[in-house]
Amino acid sequence: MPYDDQPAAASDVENINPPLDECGMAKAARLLEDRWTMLIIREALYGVTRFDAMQSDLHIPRTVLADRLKRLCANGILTKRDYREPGQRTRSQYVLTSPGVELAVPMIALMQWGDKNLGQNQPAVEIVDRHDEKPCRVGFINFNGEPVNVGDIQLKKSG
Amino acid sequence: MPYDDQPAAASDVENINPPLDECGMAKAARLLEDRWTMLIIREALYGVTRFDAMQSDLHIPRTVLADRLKRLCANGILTKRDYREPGQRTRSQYVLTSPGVELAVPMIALMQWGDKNLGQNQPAVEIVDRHDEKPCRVGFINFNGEPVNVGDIQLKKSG
DNA sequence: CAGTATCCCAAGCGATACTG
DNA sequence: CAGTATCGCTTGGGATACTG
Repeated sequence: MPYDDQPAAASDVENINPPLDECGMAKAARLLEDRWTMLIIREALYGVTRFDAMQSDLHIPRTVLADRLKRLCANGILTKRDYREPGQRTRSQYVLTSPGVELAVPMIALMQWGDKNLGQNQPAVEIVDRHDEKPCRVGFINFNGEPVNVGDIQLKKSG
Repeated sequence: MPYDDQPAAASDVENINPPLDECGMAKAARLLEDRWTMLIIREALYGVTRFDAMQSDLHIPRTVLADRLKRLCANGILTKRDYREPGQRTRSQYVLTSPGVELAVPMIALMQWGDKNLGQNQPAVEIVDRHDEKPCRVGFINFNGEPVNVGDIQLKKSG
């Protein structure tokens, strides 16, 4: 693996010992803690909306896919809608809700992190600003809209 | 839940159907696909480094914690080191490697997303720039170092 | 195309107890 | 403090087959 394993700076942060159990990450973790959910969300971000398309992309058992789609709908990440193109029969599709779309931030961040740190693979997709088609990355942004390095961020107990 | 479930824009992205199986997210997903790993990483980001501290924070079975720490070390996210403060006995600690620290980007993104979208909870921790103590968020940044809205990003098949 | 109904198996989880 | 050794149990995963 293409990195050194030297310990790095951010662990000098003192143990702030916050109410660990129920921060948003804990809830998000519970939502994503299985083998397929993140990949289904990835499909949705890619613009795949149909059951069978997801099924054959992922090679996921139909029973499992049905179950996960239900969970994601129940949690407000996806909505199911039936639609009919003129002259066609009715089809179903799963589309991201507004919170679902915002999941692009952590998901793409994870993708970029994995591309960089988990085995050498060139990115399968490029992330661009749709206006100028120039590449984007995910990172920290301060209150002035300026980028901040990971090493410069700090976690503070709030309240 | 505090959001509408109206379908949102990003699903107009056409199905770009990339080599789905092995993007970085797929690998990251496999790394994180269990009930505890993300929470352990959260502990590490909080600055918790000792086995027993993690154990009692998370109420995780010792066997499981031991196993997950091994996996995270094997995957270059954590390193184990023994240290001894003057006059004390030897202790062990797990500290983030450089790739581990970079995981802060997706993990904090997930935390902020969860805080906002999964039940109403005020954030347990604040994320600040350590220089000015002003809050930061995670988001997309273009090649000029300017923020880009989620709705403006686009996934393009690369190569 | 979009699912549901079964059924079986393995992995993961968690409790308890023990060791260096 | 920092783990390992067992062990039972539950849950989730996956194959197969069927329905609207």
